[in-house]
Amino acid sequence: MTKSEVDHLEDGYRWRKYGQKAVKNSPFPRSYYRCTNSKCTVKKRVERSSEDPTIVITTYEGQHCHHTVGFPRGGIICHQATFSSHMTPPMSQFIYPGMQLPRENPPSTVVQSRPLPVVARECSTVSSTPTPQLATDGLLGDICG
DNA sequence: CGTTTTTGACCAGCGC
DNA sequence: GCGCTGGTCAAAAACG
Repeated sequence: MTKSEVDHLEDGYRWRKYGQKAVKNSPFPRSYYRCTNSKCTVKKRVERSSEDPTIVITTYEGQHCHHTVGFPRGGIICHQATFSSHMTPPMSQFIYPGMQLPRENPPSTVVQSRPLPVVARECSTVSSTPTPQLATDGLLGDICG
């Protein structure tokens, strides 16, 4: 879950919108994105919260078979397919540190020259990989550590 | 000209 | 079987 006023969040990957539908749960339309990478068929569902219009619920489906697309930090993001399984109501706790929301700020200062690596801190238990900690320790150790 | 966004239509699963 | 909802495809438009 991320807090932002824009649907197109810069998480280090290149996404291409392929659909948009209006859901009942939220008065806002839900957007469907897909990774533009060669064979990487990771999908992303961007839905806006019904309570806080400034919060967008980004649900990742699948895992990237590649790293970020030339990210300044060159970090890897650990996405879980079951990310929303343990989603809790108090969403404010999931706001990434440093990611401030330009609510009333003028558009001129909204430029986020510091994309701040949106590294998921849930890089611990992946039902697919036996020992994700060890397998990605080399990479995660640089950003998570 | 190529890539991406926008938008309507189609299809599948579920409940009645 | 029909209607509703959710997910995806495809054509056209916009932009560099």
